[in-house]
Amino acid sequence: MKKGDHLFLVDGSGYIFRAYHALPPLTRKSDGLPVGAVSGFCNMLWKLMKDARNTDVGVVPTHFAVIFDYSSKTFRNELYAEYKANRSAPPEDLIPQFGLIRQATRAFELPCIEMEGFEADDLIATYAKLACEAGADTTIVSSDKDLMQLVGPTVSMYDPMKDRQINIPEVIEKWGVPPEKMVDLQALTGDSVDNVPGIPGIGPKTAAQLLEMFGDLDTLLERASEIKQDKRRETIIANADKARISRELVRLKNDVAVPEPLDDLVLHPANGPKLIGYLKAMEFTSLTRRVAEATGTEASEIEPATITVQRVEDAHGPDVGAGADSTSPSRGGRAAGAGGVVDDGSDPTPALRADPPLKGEGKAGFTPSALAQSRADAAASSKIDRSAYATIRDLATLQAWLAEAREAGIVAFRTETTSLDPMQAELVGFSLAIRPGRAAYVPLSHRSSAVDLLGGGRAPDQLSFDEAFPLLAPLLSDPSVLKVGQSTKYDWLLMHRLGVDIAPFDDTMLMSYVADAGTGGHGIDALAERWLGHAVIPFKDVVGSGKSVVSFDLVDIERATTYSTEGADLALRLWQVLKPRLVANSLMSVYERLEKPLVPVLARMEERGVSVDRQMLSRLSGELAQRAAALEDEVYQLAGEKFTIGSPKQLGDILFGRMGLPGGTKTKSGQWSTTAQVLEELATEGYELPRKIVDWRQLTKLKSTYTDALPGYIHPETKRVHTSYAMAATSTGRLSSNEPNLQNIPIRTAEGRKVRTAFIAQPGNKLISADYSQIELRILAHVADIPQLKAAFANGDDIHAITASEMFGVPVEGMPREVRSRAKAINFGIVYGISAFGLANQLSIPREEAGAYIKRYFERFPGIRDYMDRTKAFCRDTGYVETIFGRRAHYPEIRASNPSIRANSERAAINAPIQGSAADIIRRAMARMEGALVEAGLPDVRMLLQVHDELVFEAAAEDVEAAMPVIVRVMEDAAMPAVALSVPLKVDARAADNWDEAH
DNA sequence: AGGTTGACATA
DNA sequence: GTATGTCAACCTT
Repeated sequence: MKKGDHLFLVDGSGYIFRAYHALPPLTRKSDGLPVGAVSGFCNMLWKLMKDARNTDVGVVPTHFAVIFDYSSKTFRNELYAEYKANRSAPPEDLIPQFGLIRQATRAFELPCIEMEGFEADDLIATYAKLACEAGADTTIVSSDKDLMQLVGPTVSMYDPMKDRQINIPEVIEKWGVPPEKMVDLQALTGDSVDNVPGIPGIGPKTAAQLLEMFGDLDTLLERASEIKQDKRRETIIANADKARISRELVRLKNDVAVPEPLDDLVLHPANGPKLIGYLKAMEFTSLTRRVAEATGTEASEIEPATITVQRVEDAHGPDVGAGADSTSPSRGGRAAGAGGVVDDGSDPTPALRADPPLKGEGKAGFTPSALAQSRADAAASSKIDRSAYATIRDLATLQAWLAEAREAGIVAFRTETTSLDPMQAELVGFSLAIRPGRAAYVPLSHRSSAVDLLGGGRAPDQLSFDEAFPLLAPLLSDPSVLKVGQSTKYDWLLMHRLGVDIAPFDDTMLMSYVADAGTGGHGIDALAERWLGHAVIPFKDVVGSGKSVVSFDLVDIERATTYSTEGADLALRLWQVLKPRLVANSLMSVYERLEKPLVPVLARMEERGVSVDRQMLSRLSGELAQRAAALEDEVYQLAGEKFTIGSPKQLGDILFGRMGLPGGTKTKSGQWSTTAQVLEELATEGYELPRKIVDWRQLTKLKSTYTDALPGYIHPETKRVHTSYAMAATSTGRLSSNEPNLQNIPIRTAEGRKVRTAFIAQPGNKLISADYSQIELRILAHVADIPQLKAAFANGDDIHAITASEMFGVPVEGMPREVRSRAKAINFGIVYGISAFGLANQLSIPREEAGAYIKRYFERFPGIRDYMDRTKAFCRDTGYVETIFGRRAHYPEIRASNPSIRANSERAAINAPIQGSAADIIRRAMARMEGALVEAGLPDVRMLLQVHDELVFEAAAEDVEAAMPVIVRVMEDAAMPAVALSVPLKVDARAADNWDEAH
């Protein structure tokens, strides 16, 4: 090898992993052999061998080798036994590809180099050094940071997936240090993937800063006592040895006795027939064709080569380690919050719900708070013994447990099913817990798992659904037995589908939500951790994750017993803790009136679903695709190059970097901001491209989120879309909707509204949409007691116009649109806990001007400023704010010393009582709606959707006229009698064939 | 494959 | 300035 030669070293092992995850999965047509990474690898090699000049490398290789890791054990394990100890097994469909890629390398007639005891990186380092000594240049084909230490004047790296060369400046840009300091930097930061320890708490940013200050690692460790930050200084001194070991682990060995001499790596012309034989065997048709053309070979005359597919256990690949570490998906949501008193109607709490004293708990001398405290203490200190759980496999035992539950009057109930979606789920088994530690699982339809080659056979020794359910059902609806559950809506809906309504019940997720909204999650995992100091078995540990997930009926019964009974046991214990907390904080009425009644109501709404016109969405999708494609061309034209328009990073670089457009601002991660607001401004200044991007984004957003995704949610049997409402997800008391989210269906633009027209009524029916008008401003007028606003609402005046008139002294008659819309923005701002910064942003005016508006507003409506000050003070004192119905929302960070965090909490605390009161009102309306419709002789009018201030119904055309006034009345009167609002509520209702026209 | 970010849909 | 959920791109396992 000589000066002017150019050596390419491909990091084969690194490429395999990256290609596997970055490229779409691909399987060989004839037999389904996974070959995605192999295909990417072959295309990359061919490109580099034939066409490297036209890549970002820009030079032609003279020497070429592909380097692999030999096995997981290397000399580094001698240095540090834990090195790469936490590696987990490669994915199953990647394993056969390791061998295929080595075969591919040979088919390309390229040296395929690996060596026991060394990593590919060490061999690469050695060859790069040898080439350098011979005066030649080297390109390392990899983007692995571990190789960046090798970059220098004659050595560069090349990322083939991004077609990007990495030289000294790129390393500095990415890591803040030049390549020769990469070893020191990695020694400081460590590497969690390879289990290199580093120094805890030091990341790349800090490491670069330290190296900038001290020059190198040795100096840093020597003079560590000079570091100013106390904590940092101490950890560095304490972990100096770890850093030194880490340095040895990350430093690559460049004097390995390599198996092939450098000169043997010389690149030969491709052996067309051999390569084509391999490619044909892999069924890579387009690459076969390209290779045939380039090498002048007649592909049809060549037989496919024989390919050996390695068996899994033979695979060389990175180590097969252990360690599933996962968190459980919790059915509950998360929230924030705190309360008051609702008192109206009859008390729905039966006497049995009274909290009976537990064994050993004195009957006298307990105040509610003391009881709550003693329960919490007891729960936290009692142990959870998984070995005590039982599996029920025969009818006599089941009957005995059911009798015991009846006797106790309370039972925790939990279902296990085949799906997280209650509309798709099939019951697999259920658990009962009668008192802490006394719990059992009843398997019903477990199948023997994959060990059985026939698969899917019924597991032995379990009751059948037909045997067990007739015994279970009466218990679930037994009025004298309280059923305790976690996220009961799921179980309620599931059981409703099977023909039983669960009643009475308590829901620990909702109890926690009412007691502690704002202080953390309300899933069983979070609650068990918080109240019982217990870590639940993660759901993932039971059913697996990713590709290896199995349906719950394939989980073996012993494992299922442990998992499921623990869930029921925990729910029961949580109930014992949370129930007295609600009582102690006067939150029972919030729970009983605003949460529990909604469980069956929402379950029925979810079960009903809504009709969506698949054809209409499909047509719209095609239209959007065409228009987006046209825009794409124009964008490339204007930009002068092709790029991924959907990548804000690439877009920002083109707009503000290469094209040098003015007015760029950075996001908090340092990228150019390309929000619609920024692009709109550029468009106003006459640039063409930003406008196109905004349009393109709108079209692709509509396409991907709505026209393309929604049809996938159409239930195969009902042919309707069934959303799911999260009851404990928000800090304010609002619901949220997911899978799909039907609370954000477009409405603002003409294009978007077309999506809305696809939500339709069944033939012969209409959709009725009823929504509260200005409900949040009305609540603000009430709680802040603002005479002008209350009068305006009482008179039915235009509230934004009145506001503008008060503020600017302009008469309402003939008021310019612009003036009114400014007042409207201010009104919204007030509800959101206004800041001059935010209002300025919204109106695109200077902050000073926005500040002046706010000042004027407070002068005209001093009650609002009083209300805001009172609310903040209350929250600072108590840690929470409350709605007019006593629901609490906790904002502990309102006491933060960081002014920005504190200000954020203050705005949230101002908004929560308003948003939350509105949420409470519509909850009350929903709880009463079905009864009111039945009473009005309209039992077939179905409530389908809730969108915060709107309810959507479906009704037979002939019922519409009668239904609308009932709906409107229930909604307008929803606050009464618990709260007599000093402002009327107004509801507008309309009916039509689709949601767009009804709204 | 999971997690994060930026963008954007709604009230 | 409030409250959400979803998607594509991107980074790292």
